[in-house]
Amino acid sequence: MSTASSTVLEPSWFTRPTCVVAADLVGKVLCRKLIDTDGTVKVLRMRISETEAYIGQDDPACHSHAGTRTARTEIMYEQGGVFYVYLTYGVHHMLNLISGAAESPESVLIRAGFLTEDSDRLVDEQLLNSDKQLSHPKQFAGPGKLTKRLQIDRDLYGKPISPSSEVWIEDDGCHPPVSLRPRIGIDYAGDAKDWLLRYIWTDHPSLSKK
DNA sequence: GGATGGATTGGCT
DNA sequence: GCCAATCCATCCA
Repeated sequence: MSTASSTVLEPSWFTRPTCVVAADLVGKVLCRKLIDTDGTVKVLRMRISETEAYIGQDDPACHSHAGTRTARTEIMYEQGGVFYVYLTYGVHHMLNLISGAAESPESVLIRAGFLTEDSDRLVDEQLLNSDKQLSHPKQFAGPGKLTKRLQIDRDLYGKPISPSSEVWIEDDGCHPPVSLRPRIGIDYAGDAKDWLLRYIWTDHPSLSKK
């Protein structure tokens, strides 16, 4: 495990091409600042093990396909470095990071991760106890489970990827092996369902199902 | 104003 | 493997 310094990724890091951002995010640390009921400040750190790229107007699976521009998708047209969160199936919040240039409506979906050892020390006893009831207490294999654990919802929509938003990304020098897979849950998207735009930490146990 | 269905998950057959 | 849960963005009238 890396020990030295972690650096906070600046919003400009996310303005690079979406597929590069999606691949580079595997192994990075998604940080979430939370205030406990007793007023204690905690930071959960979840290392990202799986992402998906949604690459804009020519991607049938992307919300901004064909240049669709609505109240919900408006944020995708921003320059990379802000959050796009939406509710799916009326149940689960999906966490996306807007990537690429302005007017290039692309994003990266965070699909899976696992809490770092650092988080174990910081998590309060109540949360630890609830985690222990899970079969894999530190692994969050699926985008809905991940946002639930990090208490992320649409309040984050449009905010910058920065500690000021209480959600940010750190790089501590971890470079895991990355493999490509087709994306999940987009069978409606024709040929695009087979595009290799899902990036996984090769053979990691915390990956989402399929 | 009404209908439709989804970048998912967990529970039951 | 099947299906309900449960909201709301989006589309159509």
